[in-house]
Amino acid sequence: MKLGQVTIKDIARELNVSTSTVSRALKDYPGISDDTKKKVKDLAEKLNYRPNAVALSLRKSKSFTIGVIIPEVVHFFFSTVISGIEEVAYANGYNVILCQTNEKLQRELSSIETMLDNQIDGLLVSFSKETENFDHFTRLMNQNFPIVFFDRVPDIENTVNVTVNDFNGAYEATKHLVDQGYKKIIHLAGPKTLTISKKRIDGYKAALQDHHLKQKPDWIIPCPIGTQQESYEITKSIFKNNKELPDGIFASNDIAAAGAMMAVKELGLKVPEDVGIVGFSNWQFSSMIDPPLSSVAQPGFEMGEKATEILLEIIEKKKEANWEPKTIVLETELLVRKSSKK
Amino acid sequence: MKLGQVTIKDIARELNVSTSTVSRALKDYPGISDDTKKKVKDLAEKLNYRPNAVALSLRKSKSFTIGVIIPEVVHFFFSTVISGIEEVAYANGYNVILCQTNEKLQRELSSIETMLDNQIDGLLVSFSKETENFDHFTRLMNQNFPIVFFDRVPDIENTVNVTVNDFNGAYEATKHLVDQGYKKIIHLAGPKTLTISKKRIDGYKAALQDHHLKQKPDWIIPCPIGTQQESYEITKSIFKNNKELPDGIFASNDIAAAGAMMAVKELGLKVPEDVGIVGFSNWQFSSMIDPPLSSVAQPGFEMGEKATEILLEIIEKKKEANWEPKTIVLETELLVRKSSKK
DNA sequence: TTGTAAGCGTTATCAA
DNA sequence: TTGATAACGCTTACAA
Repeated sequence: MKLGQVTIKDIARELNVSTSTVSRALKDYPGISDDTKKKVKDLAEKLNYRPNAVALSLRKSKSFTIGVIIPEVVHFFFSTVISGIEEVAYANGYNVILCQTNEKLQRELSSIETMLDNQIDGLLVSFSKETENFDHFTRLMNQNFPIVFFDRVPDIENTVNVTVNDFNGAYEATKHLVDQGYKKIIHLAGPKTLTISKKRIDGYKAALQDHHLKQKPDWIIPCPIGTQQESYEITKSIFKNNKELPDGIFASNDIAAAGAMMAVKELGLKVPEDVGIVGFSNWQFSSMIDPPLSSVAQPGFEMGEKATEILLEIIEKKKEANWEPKTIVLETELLVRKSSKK
Repeated sequence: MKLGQVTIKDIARELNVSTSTVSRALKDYPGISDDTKKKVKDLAEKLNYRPNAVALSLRKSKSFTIGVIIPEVVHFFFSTVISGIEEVAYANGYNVILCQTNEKLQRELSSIETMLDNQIDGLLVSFSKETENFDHFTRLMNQNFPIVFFDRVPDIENTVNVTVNDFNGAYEATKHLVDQGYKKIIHLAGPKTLTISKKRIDGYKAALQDHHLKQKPDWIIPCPIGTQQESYEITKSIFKNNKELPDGIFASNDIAAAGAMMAVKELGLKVPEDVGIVGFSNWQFSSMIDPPLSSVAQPGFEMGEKATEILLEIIEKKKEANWEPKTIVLETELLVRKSSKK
């Protein structure tokens, strides 16, 4: 685009000074007479001068832009995270360029390339479900390029991560079901490729173990796709093909929980009387469905904020210190609603 | 950032040719011997050369980046639109930089400034609820800067817009309630500043008129904030303070509808037996609440796609033809669910 | 077929 | 206190 934008040259010409003088005057550099400084600033104001950020990027090898790789914007949790990211980035004068992968590795790879071409200063990443190899990230990190992973963190060394305590969240959710008197609790799990899924499975298992409840391998059912439809069908088939009916469901996300609830109700069972259900992520709709769904709330906005704060810190201090790997773990909060109160 | 990126210079030096030769070879310009062309391309490949997009932007005064101004990412409808925008932009080699206004005019103004500083090639805008004056847009449009408005379109001349047929959507929703036998239908309206709110009000009125049903000015109740809580309270007070109880509610969005539903149920009335409810936008949760909410679906993804297609067209053809103002109107679809079936 | 040089808008270095 | 000049990475007349 061009807007016939006023440049430093225009000001210089008009005032019969050099561009360097203008540049210095605008920047309040020392060694410029108050007189010229004022003249320059006044004219800049009058002509509505705005520095060309692209020229600055080129000059400074710094773009004040960060890239965000996210699976899906329409995922409520992620859109909350984006909000947090945006907030902090904006407050610090950074732009956000966004790419969603739609859970495709190919898209992830090419998005990163494009963003790098655009000289982003750093990257916030929640990788796709297809991503099992992290070379494209380690390569960058080895070159000391700032990356912060959020929510979905890779199972490799030396990364900087912001995530939630998925283990605890799952543990608390399961324990809550146990406390309510449910005894045969199944788990609708997320895709195995994601650490968060594993952590939630572990939390679920640990809670059952600590409370001496029965565990069965086939009570942990993967829902790789993650649609409501999928968990609806899975739940139906579980309840139909089991002599021993489950009485509790802990789902690794609310969509799956909602699908399960629908299935259970259709089978003529009552929630929460016959079956208790707890989800994960506290989607917008969770409090509105019938019965309102208990869920493990994740602080999405806060996660976005935190991840961005750390990223900017790394970006701005990069020269001085090598940034150390670390993992920030945010706590979840179990929101108990009707779906799990026996 | 820098990654010790390979530049055209590095290749030139290594091959003992000039940078222009490299540039031309990479671009398949005519008049380069097949031999050098091959050498250059091979080395570029080997060194993993990637052109610096920032340098290109500066050189060409074109950034292959478009800006998106949106009220809120967490709004399901808008996140759908973003998805559509992203899809088309990405497919055409454009980046998307995103700013949400959180419905604040100030934020809208400063976001636009920042984006312009970054030399975006064009702008997709859905302005904030606070925006009542459009000078900041007209100023740009007068300079022939490409802007496409979506969903919330300004009430001024010579704009390019993509929106949905809000009038028809509202008309159909209301008509449907009438057809189902509801007779005293109120409307929970959106903020008056938005044209879409007015259009929905008009559609609602027209449907009542065409079917000879009673209209009362105080049956059109503004819900300016747009939270569930707000409409919950408003609905409660309406039902408490009216001798003549309404039996139908058409809400200008699903959140408001959900709040109203909650209020109605708490008052001991049955949905849909005593009160029929229809919302707008078909949020993710709408099919999951109890009873499932009828809603006017808006094609968000399609809107994003369309708006971006038009914007890119304007950007790329700008020199040749002056783009004419136009408004694309996408049709809505009424999804009838249980909440409105008497 | 290739090279030289100017320029996109800005700032840093050096000299005046 | 100010100005010339080079440089960031790339493209493109123009010259050779």
